[in-house]
Amino acid sequence: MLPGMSMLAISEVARRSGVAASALRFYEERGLIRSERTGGGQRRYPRAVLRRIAFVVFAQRVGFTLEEIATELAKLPEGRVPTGRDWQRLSKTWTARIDERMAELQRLRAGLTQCIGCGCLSLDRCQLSNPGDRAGRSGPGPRFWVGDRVPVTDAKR
Amino acid sequence: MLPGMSMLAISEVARRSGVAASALRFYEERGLIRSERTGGGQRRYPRAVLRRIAFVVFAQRVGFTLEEIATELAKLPEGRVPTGRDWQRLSKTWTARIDERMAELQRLRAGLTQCIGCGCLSLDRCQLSNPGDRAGRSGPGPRFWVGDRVPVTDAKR
DNA sequence: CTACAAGTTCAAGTGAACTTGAGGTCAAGT
DNA sequence: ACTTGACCTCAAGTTCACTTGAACTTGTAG
Repeated sequence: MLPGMSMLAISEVARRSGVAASALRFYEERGLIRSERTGGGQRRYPRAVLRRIAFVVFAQRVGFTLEEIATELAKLPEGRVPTGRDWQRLSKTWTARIDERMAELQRLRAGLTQCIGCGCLSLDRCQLSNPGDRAGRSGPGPRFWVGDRVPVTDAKR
Repeated sequence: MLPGMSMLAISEVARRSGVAASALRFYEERGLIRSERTGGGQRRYPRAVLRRIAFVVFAQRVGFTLEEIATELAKLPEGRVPTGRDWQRLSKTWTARIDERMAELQRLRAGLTQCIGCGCLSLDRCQLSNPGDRAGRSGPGPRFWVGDRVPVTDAKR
């Protein structure tokens, strides 16, 4: 049965990635990773899954949702093991998004010292708090999600 | 009409701040803002509440929880209206936090291009993906929360 | 004085990202 | 063969930051 064969059990993947086994099952359910199964139905992962998980963890730290990450990961080739170039292509998109996020933080930082610090801040006048994005999301759920935009509900009139 | 005419109703505060009235009530429940009441029990806010709300919104964009923000806001003087200097003192603390967050993003950015892009990333070896204790936290709830705190090394006096 | 928009409380729902628990199965060592 | 621990599924629970709805009260314009 060619044991060893570099297929990893879930606990091994959990140990190596630092992501809980329950989270790995959850990621699989959400289509972020995939696994093969033994005859008895247990998950076995190829070593390459570790890089995929690494990407998920990175992307989360940057502030994106699992859904967004899943969308990005779906761009990786289905049939074959992704190459360095495949990853590089993904990385480029995400580098741009990180830069955006950093730019926003810089705006916030400026606003904090110049705007709140000095006392001019009033939110209905200060542009810094209101970076011209689309109007507030509809539907339930948190609106000020870290990666989200400030809802601009017609604060001017 | 009456002497307290500079007090704002909740809908007015909502309109000016861009934060929903329900959220304002929620913030009050969590001790982030306060209000006075009319004889009939309706909320009336002093204009100064707008700056407080602005701070909450800013801080959330930076990625901190309401509880953390409440703790920070508790440092403002209770009895009097906070001065520019009071805000400036708070701003300093938070500027430092923003800088930390940006530094982390920079690390992630580097990791994305150098580490995932080139293929060396394996999570059990790469330090970039594991800034501290992330594999070891216990307890319920999401562990890799976006706004999750990086161990704060109180670099500034 | 009355109509009604705007306000109130309280309970329950929402969505994201998981975790926990129950109840059972699989695989590896002795 | 047996035992033990790792694994399975599925349902329900948890945290955060709110929103929504029901049922009721206030405040103000006409």
